[in-house]
Amino acid sequence: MVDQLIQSIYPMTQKSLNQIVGLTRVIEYEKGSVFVKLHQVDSKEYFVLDGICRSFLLNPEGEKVTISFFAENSILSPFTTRTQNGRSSINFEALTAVKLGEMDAQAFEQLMVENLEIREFGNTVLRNELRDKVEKEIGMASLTAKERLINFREKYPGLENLIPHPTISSYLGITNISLSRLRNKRL
Amino acid sequence: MVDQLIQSIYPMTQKSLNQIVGLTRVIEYEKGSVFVKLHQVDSKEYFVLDGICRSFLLNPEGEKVTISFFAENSILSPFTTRTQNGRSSINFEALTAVKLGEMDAQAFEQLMVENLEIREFGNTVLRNELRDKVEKEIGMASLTAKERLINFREKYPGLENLIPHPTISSYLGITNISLSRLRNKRL
DNA sequence: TTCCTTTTTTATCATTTGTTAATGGATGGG
DNA sequence: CCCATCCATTAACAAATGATAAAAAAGGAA
Repeated sequence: MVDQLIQSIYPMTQKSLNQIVGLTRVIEYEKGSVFVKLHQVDSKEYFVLDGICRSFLLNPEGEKVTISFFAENSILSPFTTRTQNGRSSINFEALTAVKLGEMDAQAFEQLMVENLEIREFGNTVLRNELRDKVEKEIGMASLTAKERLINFREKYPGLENLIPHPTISSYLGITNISLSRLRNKRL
Repeated sequence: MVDQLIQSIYPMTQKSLNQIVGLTRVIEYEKGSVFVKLHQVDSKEYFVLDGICRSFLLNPEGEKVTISFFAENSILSPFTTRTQNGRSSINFEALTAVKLGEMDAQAFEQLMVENLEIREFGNTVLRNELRDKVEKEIGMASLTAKERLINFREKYPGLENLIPHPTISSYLGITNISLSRLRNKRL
């Protein structure tokens, strides 16, 4: 499972692949579980093998704001980008029951140092993470809520009927009432 | 100049510092110059030593949308995160006359592989890049335009009176007319 | 300076989005 | 099963933002 996910992101030799797979173990979390918590110690990289996750933070009013979704066969934000002094700077939650691949982040960084293919893989993950953010950024800065909803539907087909709408509306930057209104218009 | 900028981000030994500085050369661009262009070849890392830059992309209407600002003594988005197959996935523009430190990205990556301090420095730059984006992301998703303007003023003091307002309004996700209205209210 | 261009502000009106509240439906725990 | 809670929708009104146009201000070049 992990093999195919990695190969779909950055094809590499079986030898390199085995080095990564050798570090991973599969673990499951139930729906609703927050498996990486803000300000808590975390030291892993995560592959989403099955199910859907999100990252979120609390706004000044204490409401959860969805930052990103992670569908099946994707990789969570790399450790180094979401961790400061070993503590997480964001929350990750299982929106459905999920099956994750876990891997020690330090061991993986060592692989990146030693192995050019793995380094390229890691950099590709980083690039994708940034690309997604810039994509969302330009959408938030220049599209209407209606257009952002259309983009969301294209990017995460079916998700709209799978998870609570406040989870989606906070991602889109609107209230759940506005989302409900948009849903009842022809887009 | 480059020394102090690097030390302010991640303090390191003089020896490591010299390795980085040895790769850099100072170059100047005039106001308005787009020194990294979308889809064009680019292979460098950039330090902003003097002046102000922005990254931008065009929206579907062909208007420039500001993605990020880079003030004096900051580092542009790392090469690996803004480049796909050697081609830039974003534009960078000098908003004022600027003095940049340039450095070959591949040579720097090699330093990261060999030198733990430099690797930590590079990862810190990556983390900061992501942190800024998540910070902006949550703001766009949960703050009013007024609050975003307040945040912008705190983060980039004086910039409001230095660069054209459409540059700022596209960053805030509003029209320049809305920005003008907000400016005439007591915030 | 004066002229010209660009930028910023202001005004008016339409549209979108937010707020509050009420309703009905779904879900999960006891 | 009943109850409490959360979720989704709808309504009515308020507030924020956008679109268009025009006026005022600022900046540059001759």
